[in-house]
Amino acid sequence: MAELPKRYDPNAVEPKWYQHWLENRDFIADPDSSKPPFSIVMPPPNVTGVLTLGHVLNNTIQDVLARRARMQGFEVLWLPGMDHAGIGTQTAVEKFLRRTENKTRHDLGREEFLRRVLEWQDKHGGIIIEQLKRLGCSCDWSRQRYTLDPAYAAAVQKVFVELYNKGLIYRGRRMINWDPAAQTALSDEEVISKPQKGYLYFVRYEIVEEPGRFLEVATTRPETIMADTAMAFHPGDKRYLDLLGKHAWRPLARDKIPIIADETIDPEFGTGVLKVTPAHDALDFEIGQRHGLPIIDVLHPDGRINCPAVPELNGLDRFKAREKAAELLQARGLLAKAEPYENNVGFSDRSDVPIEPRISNQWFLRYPKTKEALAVVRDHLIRFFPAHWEKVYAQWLENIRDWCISRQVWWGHRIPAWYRKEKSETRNSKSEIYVGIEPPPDPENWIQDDDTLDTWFSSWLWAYETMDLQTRKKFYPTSVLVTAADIIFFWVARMIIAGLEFNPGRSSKIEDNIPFNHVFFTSIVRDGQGRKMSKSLGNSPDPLELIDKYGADGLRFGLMRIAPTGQDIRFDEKQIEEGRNFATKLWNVTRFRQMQGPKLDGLKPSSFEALSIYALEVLARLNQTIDAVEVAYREYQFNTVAQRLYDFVWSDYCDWFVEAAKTDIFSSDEAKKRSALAVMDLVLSATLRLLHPFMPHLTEEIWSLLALGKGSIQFAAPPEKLPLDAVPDIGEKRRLVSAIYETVQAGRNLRSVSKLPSNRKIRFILRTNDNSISDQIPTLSRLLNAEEITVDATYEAPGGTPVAVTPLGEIFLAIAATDQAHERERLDKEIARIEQEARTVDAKLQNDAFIQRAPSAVVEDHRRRLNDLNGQLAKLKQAREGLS
RNA sequence: GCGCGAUUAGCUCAGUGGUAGAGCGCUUGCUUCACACGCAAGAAGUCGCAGGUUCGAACCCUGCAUCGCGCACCA
Repeated sequence: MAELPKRYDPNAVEPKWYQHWLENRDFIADPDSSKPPFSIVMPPPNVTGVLTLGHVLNNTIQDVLARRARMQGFEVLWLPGMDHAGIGTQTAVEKFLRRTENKTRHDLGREEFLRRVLEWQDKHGGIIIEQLKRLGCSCDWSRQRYTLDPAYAAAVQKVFVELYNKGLIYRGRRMINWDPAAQTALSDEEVISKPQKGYLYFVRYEIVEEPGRFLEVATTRPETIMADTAMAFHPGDKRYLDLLGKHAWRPLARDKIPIIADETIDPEFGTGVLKVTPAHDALDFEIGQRHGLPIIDVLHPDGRINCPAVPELNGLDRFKAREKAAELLQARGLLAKAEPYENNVGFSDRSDVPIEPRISNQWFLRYPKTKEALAVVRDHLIRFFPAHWEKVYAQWLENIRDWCISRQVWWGHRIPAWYRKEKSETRNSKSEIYVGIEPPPDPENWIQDDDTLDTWFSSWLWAYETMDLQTRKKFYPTSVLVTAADIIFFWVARMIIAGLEFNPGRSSKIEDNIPFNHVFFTSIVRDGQGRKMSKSLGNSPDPLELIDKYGADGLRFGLMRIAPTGQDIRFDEKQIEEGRNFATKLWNVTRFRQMQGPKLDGLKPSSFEALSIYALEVLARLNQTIDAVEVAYREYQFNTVAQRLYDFVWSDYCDWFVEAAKTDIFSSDEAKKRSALAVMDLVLSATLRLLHPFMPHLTEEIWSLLALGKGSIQFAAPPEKLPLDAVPDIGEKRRLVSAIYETVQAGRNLRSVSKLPSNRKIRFILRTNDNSISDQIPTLSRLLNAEEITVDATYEAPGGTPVAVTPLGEIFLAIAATDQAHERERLDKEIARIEQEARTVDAKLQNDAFIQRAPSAVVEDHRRRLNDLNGQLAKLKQAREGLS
């Protein structure tokens, strides 16, 4: 067997295996399989998106789950795909057009524009899919879906028509969130509020009926004064009661407007008077409706002022107009004052500009099945991990409002609605509407709605419209959804509603129609300062560069090890480096095994009792690791799984077992040697299988190099716990091992405090009555790098010999302490430390309440501990006396 | 205003009632025959604050503080 290189080269190994798996069709899901199903649908990334660390985390988790399920004997479907991202993609293309051709989409027209988007998509689309493959994702690529696939698009239309016919989708003229940059309506969820510094302007409105008397009103938006159609105060506000029914002069676009009273006004705010602007504020709109006020819209869709009556403002951008309006008022003596003010303003999630509340004709969905959606999560038909998201979910559903689903963009699913052509060419909500999957029979008399549907209106069908009927029968509901919590409303909640409303399951039972059984909410990856990763901050490392540097497995493992459940991750490249280092460690310990010859026949439980105590110890710890990993998986605690495996491999196996086993491996006793190597094979085989979901490429490479299994590790069953309880005296043996390991650490410490370099062979003396230890002296020597260890039950150390008390007895360094004062100090410290602890334990044991109330095992523990400490103390004090 | 998280070593974080832990960083020693992407040893923490429950609290309860997130308000 050729010797392996010192360094593992992931960039050579990883693509090789990925290609191999693809060629073997290992990721293809078979709906006819007799194996039990396990399925995940991938949250579809944007078609023109590129891989971010968030994607890496999210998809690694999905891959871990998919690969583990495959090993456990499930038929696995991990269904990948992409999202057309209506507004996002369209905005990108529009930007590009403006830059390169200085044209808008309207210059090109709908048909040509869509052609350009497709061009853009061909050029930039699907990159992320290749990147996911480089990460090692075991998706069934033969089933890759896209939200604009013809079949998928047809399903979206069908759902629209169905909901329309049920009366759940309607068209209405309502107050919506308008994004002046993207120039489209948005849903409430797409608006995020941010504190914004500005001014609170106090404007004077003269009373029509009482010239010279003014009504002062506080507003942040003087640029909308021209749209005021009333002044309002709280009906209980005595200050203004006498003005009720009178009128005020609107100071810009001067006109008479009524003074009214409305319960919703807060007398405490500002002057207690509100200027009512029904066209540009949601609350004002409601007040306007109640009082039958007219609606005056003074804004263009792009946010510029539309008010020819005030030429100074007309055509100005809304923020410029705000300043200008204040100036105008000031000049006319109508601005009492302007105070600096901070308030929350709704911003468009996508464009990052303040949204504009606006009256508009849009399509809305009245959510069906909200009670049922609440119930399935409350009753744990669907379980959330971590569970506290249940509350957030419930809060949203309980306060749910109709969903504005129409978008004034062209890229997306066009709304299947037509309006009868009218002489006036103007449409309103009362126009005759035709809604259907097919165009109306007399298309020449109808005009189709220009708008498209909110992208999420297609995503909410993703859990099942991505599957054909046969696939759905086997794999729906999906096992688990892995997603970031920031789309819990956008996507998770709506998918649940869709599942309950459209019943895509194999029966009408609720549990067959929910879209998934579990939802795991991943962490959000932040930078070292806790900021969200973003392109504009430039704080988002390129995962592909990280893969080049550390390997996909290193990146995966490093990230998974620091991803706590329910908390954000602070990203640090160091952690990825550790992942890479771990891969190298595993590689090297494999190399060591490979240098000792080929794989040996497996161990039988019946031969366990012949194993070395060190072998039994490492196998016992393997058992514990298997248990801990299983428990952690059950709660989706991937960081715990990764950490346990890391500790087991590095500490239990490499640092302790392998080093201890070298005594046998390098000995001339062929039986001992074979036994140690067989244990290594067993442990490596189990460890690789446990690690495979996290580090698929490396584990497959080693699996094949060491010929540990017949086929691919991908389908090897997870390791099972070994029946060690049947081994005679297992407890005794393990106690001996930990005593030996403790002695080793104590001896190494003596060496170190005595300033002896770790490569120098030195002599130790072990004072003990225990004769059985002599078998273990060679290993003890090796671990201590000792020239010789003398066991002497009656050893009398010369004064100043460095000593440590261990469970095996006392270990002495066979040299005179180079610095007696130093040695004295060391012993004094040690004695003081132990005395302190002994006092604490003793105090507890003196406490009657403790003796009576604490569990007897705990009390026993304390007694033993005190005994132990006193024993150590006596020995240390004896050594200390020799020094004085 | 309501709700949800968090607060433990210099940093990032484990730790759910019984002796405070890991990795990184730091200090020291080591190219010893798997690995310097390594080995060994070490220093370092009144577990945010104040009460309470308990024989016993980092852990359970109450309040507070600070940071973060969501919802509502946002004239």
